[in-house]
Amino acid sequence: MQRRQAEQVAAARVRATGERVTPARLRVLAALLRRGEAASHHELERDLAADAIDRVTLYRVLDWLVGQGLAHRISSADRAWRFTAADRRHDAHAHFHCNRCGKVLCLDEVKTPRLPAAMPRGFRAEGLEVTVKGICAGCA
Amino acid sequence: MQRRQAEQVAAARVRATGERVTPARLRVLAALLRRGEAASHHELERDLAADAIDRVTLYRVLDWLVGQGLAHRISSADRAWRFTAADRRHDAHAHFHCNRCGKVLCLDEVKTPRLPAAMPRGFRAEGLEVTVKGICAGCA
DNA sequence: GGTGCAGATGCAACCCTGTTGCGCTTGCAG
DNA sequence: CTGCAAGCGCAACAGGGTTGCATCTGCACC
Repeated sequence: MQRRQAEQVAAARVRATGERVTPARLRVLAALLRRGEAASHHELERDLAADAIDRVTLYRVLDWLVGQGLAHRISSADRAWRFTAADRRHDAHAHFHCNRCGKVLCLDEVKTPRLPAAMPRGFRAEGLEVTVKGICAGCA
Repeated sequence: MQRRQAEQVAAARVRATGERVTPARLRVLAALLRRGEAASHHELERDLAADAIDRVTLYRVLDWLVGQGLAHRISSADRAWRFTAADRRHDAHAHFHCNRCGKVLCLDEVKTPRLPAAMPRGFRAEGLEVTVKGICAGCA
C-alpha cells in the first residue's frame, strides 16, 4: 500500500474504534498497512526509524491494535511475534515461514481445513494455525 | 512409557546413531520417552531434578537429539520450544496448544493435510505445522 | 588395561524478545 | 480552556535461549 493511502486508511480505522487517536497508533498501523507481509517488532522499529517511537510503546500499540481487531499476531518459530494489518480474514489461510531468513507471509492460496470436529474428550478447540515451512523466493 | 523400558529404548536409540553414548543423552531421551506429551525445557529440567544436568547441556542435548532425528522440536505460542521423542511420524498429525496452561500435546486423531502442491513461484515447502489452539481437559 | 584427543559437559556471562512500574504528557469531553 | 483518564517514554526487570572457554570423558587405537 502506498504511503499516503496507508496513512489515510490507518487514520480512518483508528478513529472508527472510538478510542483515542494518537500519533503512535496512526504511525504503527500505517507501517503495517504499507508492508504486505508480516512484520516483526524489530522490522517495524526499523520502518519507523525516522523519529522513532519507544520500544515499549510499540509493543503496547501492537497489543492495542490486536485487541481492537486491527492487527493480527502470528507466532513464528523464532520466538518473536509478527504482526499484520487485519486486511482480510485471518482464519482462512495459512502462513509461510522461511527457514532461512525467518520471514513470514500469508499464503492466500492455501486454504486451512476447518476446525476438527473430533477432539479428545474435554478439549475445546478455539482456533487453528497452519504454517508451511520452507525456503522463500528470496532465499532460494 | 515405564521407566525401565524408557531407559532401554533410549540406550538402544542413542547407540544406534553411532555417536557418543553419554549419560546426559541417555537421561534426556529417556525422560522424553517417559512423558507422553511434549515437554518444555523447563519441564524436562524438573523431570531430571534428581542429579540435575546443566541448563546449557540440556539445550545442547535436545539440539543433538533433534539433529539425530530422535526428537522433534515444536514451537509453541509461548515462545518456548517443546520437545517430544520421535516415536511416530510427526508430520502426520496436529498438535494441540492449551491457551490457558500452555501445555502442548499430540492430536493423533487429527490428520494434517499433505503439503500444498501449489506454492507461489520460487517458494519451496519443506514441512507443515498444524496447531489447534483451545482449552485442554485439565483447564476446562 | 592404558592413553590421546575429539567431542561433550559445566559454568559464567551474554543476547534478545517481551513486560512492569512509574512519573510525565496529551487527546478529548465538558 | 481545562481536567484528567489514557497514553507515552524511560529504566529496570524477566524468561528463554546462546556463546565462550576451560575441564572432563567416551571410545578408538594400541
